[in-house]
Amino acid sequence: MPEGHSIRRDATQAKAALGGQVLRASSPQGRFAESAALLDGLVLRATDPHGKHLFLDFAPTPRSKPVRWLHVHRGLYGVWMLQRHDGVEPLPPRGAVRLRLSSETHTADLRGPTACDLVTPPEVQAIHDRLGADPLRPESDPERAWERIHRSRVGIGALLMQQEVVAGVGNVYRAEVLFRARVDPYRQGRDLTRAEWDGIWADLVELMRAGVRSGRIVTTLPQDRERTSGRARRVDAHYVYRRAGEPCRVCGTPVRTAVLVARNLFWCPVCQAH
DNA sequence: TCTGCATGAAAAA
DNA sequence: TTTTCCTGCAGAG
Repeated sequence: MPEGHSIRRDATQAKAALGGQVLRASSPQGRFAESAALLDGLVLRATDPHGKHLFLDFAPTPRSKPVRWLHVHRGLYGVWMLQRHDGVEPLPPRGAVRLRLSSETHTADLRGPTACDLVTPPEVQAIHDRLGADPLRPESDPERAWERIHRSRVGIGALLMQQEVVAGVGNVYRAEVLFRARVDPYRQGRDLTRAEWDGIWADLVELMRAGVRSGRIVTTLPQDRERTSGRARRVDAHYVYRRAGEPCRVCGTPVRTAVLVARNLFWCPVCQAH
């Protein structure tokens, strides 16, 4: 599920599997063929995730092609498929593979991304500048987001989805962090207290770091995970996300849902009364 | 096995 | 406001 934590994992895995080696690049699907040809033979120097955007920094080789950045945004469906083949031929592409990057040992296939472009350093910078504070970037400053939020008449549930305000939060983290803070998603940004925002930010940092470690979004506290008695070992990972009509894990009130900014919002009308 | 919905965001209309 | 990426998965059967 590509919220910010997933992209950070992509960055780490791509660097580990492909970094520092001369890569082969191709576009089995064809739509990225020209650009892939420009990447072919370059070395992946670094990966840099910011919010839901991933930047891959390719160094020139002695054959002197210009330095290039690859910009990837997975969007809703996009996914990296990584295989290790250790010198043996990699398995053929499955599905519509926009970009295949191979080292001697690993192959990464990118399918279904919203964005996969070669960009110049100024273009990379423009995207960084446009994005808001990312809870997963150590240098991120929640003050910047607060400046936007505390004078906005837009609801906090909508503000959290704006990547220029907070980068990397998606629909799951939005719903869950507001539940954990007991804040009504429709409350205007300017009606949030500073303490509430600080709490939400700190919680995002904690939740998303946990997401990076585990690869999934789990926001429930152990005491709120009680399920029926028996087996059904499905972990109750969320308080409200995708639980419309089901009882709130804390107060039992049916979870409500509504469309907000073209996304399904979920909240408990009692726990998040204001 | 089939169907419909889902984490996002840019471009088109 | 609608379309586009066109995958993964849960739930139905």
